[in-house]
Amino acid sequence: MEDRVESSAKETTSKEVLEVMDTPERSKNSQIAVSISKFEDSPVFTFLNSLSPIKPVKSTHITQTINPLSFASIPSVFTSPHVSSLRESRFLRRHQLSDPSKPEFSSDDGIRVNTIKVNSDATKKLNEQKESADDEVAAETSYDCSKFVVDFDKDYECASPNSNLRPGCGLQAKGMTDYACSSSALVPLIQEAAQRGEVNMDVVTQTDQNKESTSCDWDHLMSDASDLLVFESPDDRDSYNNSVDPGTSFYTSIKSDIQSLHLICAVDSGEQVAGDEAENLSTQPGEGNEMDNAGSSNAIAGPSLSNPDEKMDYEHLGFYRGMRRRCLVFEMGGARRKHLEENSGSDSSVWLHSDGNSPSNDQNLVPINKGNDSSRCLLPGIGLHLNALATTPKDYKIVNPDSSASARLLIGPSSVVNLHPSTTGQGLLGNILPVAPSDREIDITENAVPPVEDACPPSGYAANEEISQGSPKKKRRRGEQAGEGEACKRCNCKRSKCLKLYCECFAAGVYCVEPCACIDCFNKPIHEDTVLATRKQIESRNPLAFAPKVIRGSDSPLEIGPDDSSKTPASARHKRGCNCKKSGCLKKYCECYQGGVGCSVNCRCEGCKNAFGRKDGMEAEAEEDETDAAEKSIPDKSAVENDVGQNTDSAPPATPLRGGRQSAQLPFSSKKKPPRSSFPSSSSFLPKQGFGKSSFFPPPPKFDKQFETIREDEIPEFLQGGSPDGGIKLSSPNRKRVSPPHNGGAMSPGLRSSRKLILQSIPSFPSLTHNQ
DNA sequence: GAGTTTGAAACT
DNA sequence: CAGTTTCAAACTC
Repeated sequence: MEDRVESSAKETTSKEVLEVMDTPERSKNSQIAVSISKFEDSPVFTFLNSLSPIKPVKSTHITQTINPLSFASIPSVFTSPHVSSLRESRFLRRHQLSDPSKPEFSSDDGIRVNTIKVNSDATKKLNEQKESADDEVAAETSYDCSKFVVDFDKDYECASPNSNLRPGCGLQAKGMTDYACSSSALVPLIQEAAQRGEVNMDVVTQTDQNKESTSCDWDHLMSDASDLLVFESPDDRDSYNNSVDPGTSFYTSIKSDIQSLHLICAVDSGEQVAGDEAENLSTQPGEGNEMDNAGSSNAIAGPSLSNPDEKMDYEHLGFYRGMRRRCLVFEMGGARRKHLEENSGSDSSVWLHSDGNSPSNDQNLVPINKGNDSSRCLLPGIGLHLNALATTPKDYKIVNPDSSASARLLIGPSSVVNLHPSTTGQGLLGNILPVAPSDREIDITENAVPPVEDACPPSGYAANEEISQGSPKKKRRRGEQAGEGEACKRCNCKRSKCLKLYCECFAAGVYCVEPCACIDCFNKPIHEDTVLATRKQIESRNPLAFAPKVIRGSDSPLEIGPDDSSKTPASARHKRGCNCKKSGCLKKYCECYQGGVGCSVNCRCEGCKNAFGRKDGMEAEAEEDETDAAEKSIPDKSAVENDVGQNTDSAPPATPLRGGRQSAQLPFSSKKKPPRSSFPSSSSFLPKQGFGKSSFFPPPPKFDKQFETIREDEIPEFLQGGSPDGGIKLSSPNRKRVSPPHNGGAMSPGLRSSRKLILQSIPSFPSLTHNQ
């Protein structure tokens, strides 16, 4: 074994050397893997390890933490192809490290060689661990840690000015070379220092210890983070940093360590720290915050959340994140990093990455998490598609991960839903809650997560759809029969190719499934590119196009009995409002009604008789309804009223719930309703936090849209039309509908509050991923 | 199951 | 931005 290991190590080194010589790009790629191993192998590490008992463990924890960081950086700005390649290569390399086949390398530097050996061993171990079916955290952590370290070194010490590399990828790539350079020099210095008992070593050791200490907490946090890693978006990173204190501290500690090392190296190599740092800053906007220590590194403050635009990005990122996760889980192979990278900058282009085109990549990504794809699966992306979430019926069936590809994916601009409920289940949600929320994250995600899955039957595969596409009607019925309970979305599109919002599946962010009766459907994993492109287009026109149509004000709406549901709280409303003229908002033609919410000021409906609540003006007058009343199976108002009072806070929107069809439940007459004028009566918004439960949206009256309702809390800011900033307009493309700040004052406050909540919730994201 | 109605989405 | 067309769901028979 040892021999073998050595040989492999040698090979690695040789490779490394070669790469170094090679073009920068290449070298970066190839080097990454090596660097990782080196780091651990490095004398410094060894020394530290000897000093601290923690060795192995440390690496583990660290890894997770690190990952996010390393990955996170990739902002669109850096999306250069190189970077992407690097990333991918990075993972691959890891695997490669273990590969003995590599040509041996003889290095002049004895130390280095030794290091390499060690690394190779470590790497092997790591690989083995990874291989083990059970995802052992330790294994991963160790692995990650190595990476992490390497990255930092690169950044601080070795980063070449030229590199546009993202923090994560680029660093790694560079790291190899840099590390090589520095390592030799570094080692001696360290040793000397150690002998001297100099501060640097202490610092390092301390940092390690700190890492471990923090790691515990961090582990939990970071476990989820692994998911983030996948995304590698800077945003994620930030979110983590912000949200997770432990992580941050950990990160900081690491940095400090690195920095200390760096300093040492710098002495030797005389590298330009400042320059490197500058690069880092440019490349890694987010990290700046974290880095407190070394003056050089710190400087840059990551993008502040305060910036609305950034927020948007974050959210998007979150979505991506979710998507990614989803891809990883379900589509393992399917998820494409490329998309992420490509899209990273963009809002959410990714619909689903179903295809296995870049399986390697995906897998590569996966490694971080380790074998537990399942775990990932568990964590649905934060970013579930709101619609999807809302829509998802309670009954969700669990989809087999395997079938995932086929299974529908819920993806929204905002979020992705995890198809795999099986593992994840609600548990995830529960987990999530505890997690510290980061501002950015959206509550929605949490809620959404579990349900996210496509209600649709797992069995159905997109591929199969075609086959199944019998007569649309039949299918439709089928769906109906299936029950509202199942509430899977099934479309019946004939001319839109399921690439327009006309298509419920598409609108919900899910692929069409077997039950769909659509014709010439392009909303399938096979046409992922097309779907994504189309989606982007639509989003470009209307950023909220895929956002949930209905927002719920209160938390626990779900709980309310169907009968109770009578009124929808003011907070729960259709975002854009309806435009009904003939249906009186008493039929499903009306989106408000369908969604089980009352009409609001935003609505431009005529003769509104919405059982869930009339348009403001209408309400008062309304009493009406006699006819309506008769028609509606209105539940007792009294009950409703009570609810209403509560509503502001907890009361759930009266939406009819999920469990059954609303129709049955139609709520009371508008009379009772409180003034819904304010959509945002936001008071209702409240912070609620408990998601989980409700998170599962009960099946709407029908499956679909109804359920699209989401609590406002859940909704990401950007989605909220009311965004204070006006960033995104609620408004539909036609501004008419949207009433931005209706109540000027009232709204904004409400929104704000909701926003805050949202932000807090954000943190939960990670946890989601964590689950398992 | 066929046909009609409806209103959102898309287009101009 | 308003008006018109297209589309698919909802509904009716």
